[in-house]
Amino acid sequence: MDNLSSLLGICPVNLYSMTIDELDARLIALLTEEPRLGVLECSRRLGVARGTAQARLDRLVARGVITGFGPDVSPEGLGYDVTAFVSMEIRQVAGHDPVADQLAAIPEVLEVHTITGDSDLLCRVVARTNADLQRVIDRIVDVQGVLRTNSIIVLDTPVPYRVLPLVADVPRRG
Amino acid sequence: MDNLSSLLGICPVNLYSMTIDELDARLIALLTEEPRLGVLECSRRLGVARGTAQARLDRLVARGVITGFGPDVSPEGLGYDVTAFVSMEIRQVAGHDPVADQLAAIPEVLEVHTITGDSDLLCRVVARTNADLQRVIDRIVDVQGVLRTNSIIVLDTPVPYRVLPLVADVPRRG
DNA sequence: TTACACGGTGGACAACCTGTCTAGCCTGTT
DNA sequence: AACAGGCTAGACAGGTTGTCCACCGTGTAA
Repeated sequence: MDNLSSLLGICPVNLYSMTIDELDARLIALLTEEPRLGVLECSRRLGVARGTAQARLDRLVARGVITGFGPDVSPEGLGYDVTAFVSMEIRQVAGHDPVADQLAAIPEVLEVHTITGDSDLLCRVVARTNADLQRVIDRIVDVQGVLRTNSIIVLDTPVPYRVLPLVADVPRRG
Repeated sequence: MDNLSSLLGICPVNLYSMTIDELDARLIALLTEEPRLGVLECSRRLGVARGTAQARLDRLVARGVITGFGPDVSPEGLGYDVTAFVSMEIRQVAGHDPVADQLAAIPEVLEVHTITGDSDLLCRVVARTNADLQRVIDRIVDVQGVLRTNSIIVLDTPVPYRVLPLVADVPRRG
């Protein structure tokens, strides 16, 4: 395990061909469906020894496949029922980062990406109501370096964020 | 607690004014930063009784503020280094759902939204490489009812998805 | 005012899980 | 043939969980 760690330290990106096998996939799927499960229970359900389940889990975390086990907080659960994607053009001279930093200071801005295409930045924002969204967008427009914004409101989300199909798909290639 | 559950069953959306207090926020923040913490350790760090921490946590889950504790799987960790947003127009007669269902069958499609604006659907997709992205987009275009697509590639993500600022912001209003 | 529900505290219990270590076995590689 | 890496199986102490309990303060409603 020390070898693994040091190797990963030297070459943080790959080295292990970035694939997972079927057992890894089953482990992730199991934990995704029943997150409260302990390692021991996982090992029982997967039909392997506890040490194996533990080692697999540790390895997935070490490799960056699993980045954490944080609680999934739902904006809707907090009363933020409106989601929107806001794309924007920015003053190029200043670069992206100063703008991103200011956007990061707005709680309702959940993520910011720099993108290809007509716009420079795309961010996901939430708000309590459509009227509240106006307030959030105003804050974004006030950010130094933001020239123009374009908002797209999310009406419905037929497919909520998920990664499981990706996980289930990988072993067939590994 | 039975009362709470039944009331929530009847009125799943609100009733509790959808706000959290400072203790809830600190609990979520603590668990977000150190997910491996148990309830007992949380209670110690928050300076409250274990029963309190446990009750708060249960309530947050029951209210839908916390939707789960699933492992956070990183597409990058799986070798999917390219992220893109694909917006598309669809044949309106058929409605959104049949298209969304087919999109949901594509593992690389991580989420699908119906949106306002020129396009009808917006989805987030990942791929192993830009060339691989072409393959994924081809699959999307092949979906029955999809008329036109427009892809935006994510170059960088200065602000990765986060909800914590939202959580920290709420108590000031509750 | 008197009840009562609700949320918090502090303590207690058995059952369980975790971290850690051991030893042995198998397989692919050098 | 030797060796590293991964899996199994068993064992141990220590900590944690789930679940009780009694008690107390506060706000609401009769």
